Amino acid sequence: MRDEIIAYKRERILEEAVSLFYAHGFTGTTLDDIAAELGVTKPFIYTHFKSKNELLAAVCLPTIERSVAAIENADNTEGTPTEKLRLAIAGFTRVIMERQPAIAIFFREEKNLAPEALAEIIQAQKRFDRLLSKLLTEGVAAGEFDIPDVSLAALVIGGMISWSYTWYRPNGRLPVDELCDRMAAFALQMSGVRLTPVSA
Amino acid sequence: MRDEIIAYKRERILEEAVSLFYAHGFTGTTLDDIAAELGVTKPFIYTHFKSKNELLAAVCLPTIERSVAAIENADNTEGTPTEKLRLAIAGFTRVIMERQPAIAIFFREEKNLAPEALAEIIQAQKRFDRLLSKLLTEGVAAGEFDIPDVSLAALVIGGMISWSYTWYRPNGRLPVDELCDRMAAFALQMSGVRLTPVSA
DNA sequence: ACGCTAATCTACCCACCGGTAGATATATGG
DNA sequence: CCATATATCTACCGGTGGGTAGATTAGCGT
Repeated sequence: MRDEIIAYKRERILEEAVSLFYAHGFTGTTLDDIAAELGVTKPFIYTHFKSKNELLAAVCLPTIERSVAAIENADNTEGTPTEKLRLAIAGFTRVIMERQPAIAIFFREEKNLAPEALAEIIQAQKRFDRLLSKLLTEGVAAGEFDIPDVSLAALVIGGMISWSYTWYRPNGRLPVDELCDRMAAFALQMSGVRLTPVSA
Repeated sequence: MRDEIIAYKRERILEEAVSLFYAHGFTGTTLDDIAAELGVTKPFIYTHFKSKNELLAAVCLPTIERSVAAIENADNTEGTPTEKLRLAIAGFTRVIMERQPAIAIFFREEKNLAPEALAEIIQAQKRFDRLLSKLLTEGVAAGEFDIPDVSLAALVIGGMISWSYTWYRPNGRLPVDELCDRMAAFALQMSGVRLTPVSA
């Protein structure tokens, strides 16, 4: 139970950190700002995090992990490459939208990460790209996709989804579910999916 | 002639600023760092720029202007919507690749811009989106494109190209010309271009 | 060569902020 | 109700770095 309280405090610190880093940038936010927002003082934060940098890493790492996991989960389902790609992109889009502020921080504040944290993130990004490329390659092999340059296509598809952190607004025109579907449809279109894949 | 020398010095400061901001981030770069790289001292920079923030704005603004100009130029040509879109995307891709470091700074350091500079940039981004949407709308009207949601498609296409600042490397596998062509092809594919547009 | 002007440097200030030591309050257990 | 441990705060330090005032040098016209 004590552990749960500690975990909760950690979570609250992270929440405010995300909100302030998102609004004012990492260097534009002081630990006093975060503490004030929580109604505590700076040393409180230091009982949960070793440094401001560790706080940043704790914001970024789980989020990139979730992104990779979205692709992995899709890859682990049974289904045609088309279905897997659809799931992968819809899932990834959902992560971006649900974690938009953390994703934005992660892409903007790369230069403020400690080298070890950055190295971990780069590893995760590589896994992401390899997985996506693999999905595309399988679709080409199955005759479902028409992609001349798979690794370039993976960058383009990954990018067009990642980019949505810049324009997505929680109360925008379209609900998240709809956006996930549409982004997946764009990705399939990019991959030259024959609309009637296996049969026909 | 004096003016040319002054302009040249300004240019050199900007060059080093871009290079260092790109490598270490805006707040991770000191004016002393920039001065040292130029073989001068900090007050030298202050004879050409009012503040560190103005330096950042001077890095970002011309670059976003170029991006918008690439789309505008394409729009001002005579040609089918398909041809205009191809030109627009190829031109925009070229700007991103030629100015990659400045583009990266611009996307990362938004929070460090002075409000006035930010406002100007946001205006430019709106022009960009409107122009791209207009091109897409014209293509749909002409029966050349098949796009259910033009404004979402504009965001996706703009994003997949913008994103290339994250992965483009000057000495990468493909030359810039080739990349521009391929990115344009991706954008046309996204737009559901019938490969034999007007005739046939 | 001399004096004037403009460019550049030396040396400094001071606000800000990440980080910490030691005091204080709060909770737990006997 | 006291003793102990734990959590949190008050108060501070010191490095850093944007920005500047005044000295210095270099260029240039005459």
